[in-house]
Amino acid sequence: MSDHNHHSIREAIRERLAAGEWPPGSLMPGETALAEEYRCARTTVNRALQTLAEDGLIERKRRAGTRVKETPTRRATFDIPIIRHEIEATGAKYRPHLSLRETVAAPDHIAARLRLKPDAMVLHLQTAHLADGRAHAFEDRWVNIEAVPGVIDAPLDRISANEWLVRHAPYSSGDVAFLATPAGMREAAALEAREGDALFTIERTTWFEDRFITTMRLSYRPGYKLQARL
Amino acid sequence: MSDHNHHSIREAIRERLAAGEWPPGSLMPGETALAEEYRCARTTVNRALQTLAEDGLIERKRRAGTRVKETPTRRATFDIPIIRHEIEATGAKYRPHLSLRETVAAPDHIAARLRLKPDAMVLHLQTAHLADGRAHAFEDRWVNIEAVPGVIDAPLDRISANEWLVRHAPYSSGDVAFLATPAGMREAAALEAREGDALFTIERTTWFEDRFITTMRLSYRPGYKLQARL
DNA sequence: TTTGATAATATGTATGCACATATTAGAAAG
DNA sequence: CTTTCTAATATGTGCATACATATTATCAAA
Repeated sequence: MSDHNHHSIREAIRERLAAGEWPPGSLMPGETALAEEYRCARTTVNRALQTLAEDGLIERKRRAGTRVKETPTRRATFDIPIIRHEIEATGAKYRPHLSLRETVAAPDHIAARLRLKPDAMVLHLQTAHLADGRAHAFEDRWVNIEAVPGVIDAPLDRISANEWLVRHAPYSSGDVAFLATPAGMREAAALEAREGDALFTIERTTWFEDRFITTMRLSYRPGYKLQARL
Repeated sequence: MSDHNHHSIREAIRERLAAGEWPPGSLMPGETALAEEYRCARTTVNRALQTLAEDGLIERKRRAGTRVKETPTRRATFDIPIIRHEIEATGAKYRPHLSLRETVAAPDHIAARLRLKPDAMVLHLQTAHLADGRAHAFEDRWVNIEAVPGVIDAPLDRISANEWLVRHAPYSSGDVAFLATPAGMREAAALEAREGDALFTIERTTWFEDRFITTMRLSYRPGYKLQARL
């Protein structure tokens, strides 16, 4: 109780939340009150509460105060793996195999996803990510050339598009989706799977400010699991 | 540059990182230097850098300084959805349908996952989560009775096991895995899918301190996507 | 009654300062 | 040359304070 660092205070409050001391949806004591209770500065309580808010347990609004969330969302943080690392971590040798590289007018669904003007040119890439020569994942990617002109000359046969982009295209935000897809002809061939096999797939689109950079779909070989801690 | 709040400073530094001003793996200027450059207090830079570290872009060590990560990890945060909410958010009516409830000696793979002594009793539940009567997801769950004795008398036909556990069993941590699984006979029947269809699946195990509480596998109907922001 | 200005208030954030703590470099001892 | 101790240093954190900002409550004017 007199232990006053933001970690311990955060954990103390977390336990009180779990114990149901303040019912879901209700207002909990203000920063000043808690600061007094824990005999620390308001700054410290502020920090603790901000973290709890990031964790999704409480909601805070100026003037309105801090509320316990009706349903404590569980927020899981994933380190989206860089494939090369994932592979090298198992001791295998990584090699990207670029099977398609074309510059084309964006098809409708891609133009929509990247918010491109009609007929804008995009770079279309298909890459098999190999671990010791065996397929680990298959990537289908579209890059907005206008946003990253340099990509045209990138040595994508040696470095994966992902890594090249990470190094050369700053990005502000993006979104990801996880889903399961049945293997199509291409994926089946690339991943030594049968058509229709259940593949774990990540879709990802990134942009910088209001400029869309790239969208891609990455399907892992059958049996792959993405793991995280809660 | 003279704009000095931790957000703008964080973004400014993020851009400089993306631009490659400090090569990956190298040491970047210390807090004091940056504070001087941005004409703000070291505290403010500290905050900015801490966030960037949480985002996985840099690594910080006392005395050693702040280093640019060799490979910037992309960290995605997911709100693991409470199924009832997910369904109610679409305007549909949620109903859990408990199709199996048995108390049995834990099979080996479950005993291993929950670190149970051999022949410990577990509660085995299978639930279809329905949206307006149509299947949304299928859940296969095992609960460690010893850790949550009250679960025996829980009205699991009215409230989902998940919600009951959230309210009655505090838990300290857990792990999750995302994967794709082919629909088995049970899933196919419950989800109006065909056997072998690709299903997005979440596996989750939670524990409190050193006591394992529950492990479950949740398969969503075909076509489901879990979305997040980077 | 409705609208709009105004005050009150809880959280958000910047700052200067002090001190804690981890880590490293370098000096001293063996 | 190796080990051990010590000092230097970059980050980590707490605190008091001041002010910013969003939101709500209150009350007066139309």
